[in-house]
Amino acid sequence: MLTLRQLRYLDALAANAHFGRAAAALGVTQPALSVQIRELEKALGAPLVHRLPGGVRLTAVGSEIASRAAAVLAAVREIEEIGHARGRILGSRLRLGVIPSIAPYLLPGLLVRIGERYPDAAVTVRETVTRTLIEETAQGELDALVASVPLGDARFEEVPAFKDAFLLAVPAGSVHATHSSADPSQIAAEELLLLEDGHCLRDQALSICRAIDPSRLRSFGATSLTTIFHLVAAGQGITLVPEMAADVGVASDPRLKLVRFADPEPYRMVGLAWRRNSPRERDFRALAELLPADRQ
Amino acid sequence: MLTLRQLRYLDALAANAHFGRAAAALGVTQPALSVQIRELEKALGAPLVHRLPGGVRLTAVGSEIASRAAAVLAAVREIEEIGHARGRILGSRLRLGVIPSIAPYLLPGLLVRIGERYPDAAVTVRETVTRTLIEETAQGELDALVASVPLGDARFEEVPAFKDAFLLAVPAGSVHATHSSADPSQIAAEELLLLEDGHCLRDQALSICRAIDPSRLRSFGATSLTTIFHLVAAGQGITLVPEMAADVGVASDPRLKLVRFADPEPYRMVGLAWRRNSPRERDFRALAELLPADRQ
DNA sequence: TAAAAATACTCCATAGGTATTTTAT
DNA sequence: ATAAAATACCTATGGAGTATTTTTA
Repeated sequence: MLTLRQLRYLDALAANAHFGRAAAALGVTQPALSVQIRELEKALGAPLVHRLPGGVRLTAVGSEIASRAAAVLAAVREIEEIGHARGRILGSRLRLGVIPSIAPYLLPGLLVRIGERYPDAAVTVRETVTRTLIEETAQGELDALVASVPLGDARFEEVPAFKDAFLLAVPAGSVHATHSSADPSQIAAEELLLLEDGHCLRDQALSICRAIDPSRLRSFGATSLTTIFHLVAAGQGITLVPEMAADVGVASDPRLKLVRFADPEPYRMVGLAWRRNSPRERDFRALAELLPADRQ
Repeated sequence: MLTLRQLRYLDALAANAHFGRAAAALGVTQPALSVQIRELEKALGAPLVHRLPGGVRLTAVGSEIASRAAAVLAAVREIEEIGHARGRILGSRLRLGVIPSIAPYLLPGLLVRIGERYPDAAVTVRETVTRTLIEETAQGELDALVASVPLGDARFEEVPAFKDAFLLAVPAGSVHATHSSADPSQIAAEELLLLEDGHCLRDQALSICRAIDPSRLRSFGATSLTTIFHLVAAGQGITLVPEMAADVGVASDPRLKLVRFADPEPYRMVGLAWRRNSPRERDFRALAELLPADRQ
């Protein structure tokens, strides 16, 4: 069976045209090289070099094989280089999932910070809902995810990063817009607009407005915050919106007004999560350091 | 220092996704494989697989390295072949890929001729679409392929063998069936049935019917010629069919009629192709001699 | 808790070193 | 005759096998 050692030795022999010098270049003795070359010739069934006094000359077959060996060795060297890059933090591509209500706010700054701190880092981003992110990360299709934590899934390890306050988005002309601060208990089920079932924002909003009986909500379940914003702007109701999503998608619409809640202000915690015992935990913790953090 | 053994083991592990099965495939014990993979991970400085109960899954790095390893192993296999089959033509097993629209017509005769001329030759055949054949040949999983040439891929060397004329397949009762010869410019986009996008027959048919705007085709894209034949037989449209595929799959259906095109009759060139610099070029040229040839 | 991978340890094959012989011109 | 490669022989490394323990969802 062919070995890389044999190809490395042939490569050196081809370069030096002399067993003794090639052996020296390889840091082995001449007999060691001779034996390996003879093994290679036996394995291939053909002489690779003409032995001449004064040195060696490649045969036609030997020349062909030496050039192929050089290509193989180059490919192997590339493999080794991939490995070396891995010693560094974020040395290999990291596939990161982010939920849609966080992504547009988080990513511009995060990607810049990653680029500054780890110039060689390569990060791929996928944006979808928490449930999908969890599945894909569990399957190994993603390396880590940014979402509202805790996920409540024992397979995952989490690092909380920062709070994202909930605001009340109301039509500019409504009675809600006249208050300086909002109160969850004053929200009526009939006017509350939420995302469709299974979406984490829906569950978070309901846990904040505990007084609301979910069965009394409008059956309407939007699939995107943008849809809800337009409904609110059109006076169809009100909604709870995370501050960072509001900054990106709502603040500029004059038909909408954002009202902060009175203390204690409701919020969700945003954090980084990954499969427990993932070999890249060091990468993930380094990445978590680059997330926006609460000033506490 | 990296060894070929480690790459061979990683390759098997990637293919089997399970230490035990991969070890069995390699003919070694599971601990032997475990140790080598661990050595490789140590040498590269990164985990290559996630160890899970039920098997293993390649990490991102592992996947990258496994694919490079496969390329290295293919190159090494070529080096070994230079030795083995040297001297005898077709002295070692040849893995040949053939596209489906050629295979049933070509293979019976070809395999007989190979057996007569080179009684010791062993040929394995794989039948699939051009794109897959190209990938597998580039990867070293196949030695050569028979398809419509030119492939337009600089990595391949080609020998054209024979022309395969295109015929028009029409429903027996249609107006087309009354003509003694067909004219590509008289084919309407609305009635032309083609295979799905990416299939070479589709592209060939479109290049023959240049007047047709592809966007006006029915969005329908069948996955097999058989499906299209049945649609034509049912009066749903017409199609272009290579003569050899027609001989095998259409000629016997009374609901179909085949009409030859007027001169210059459109055709595709069928040929043999292999990876440039393959050590078995002599074998391939010998094989090409056994393909049906145009009488010119 | 059960399947799967890692570890421990023993043995043998193989690579490499030193000393010496053979080869080719 | 002489440089150079091959061979002989010994040692050390490392790969593989068996038995067992550890790991993980």
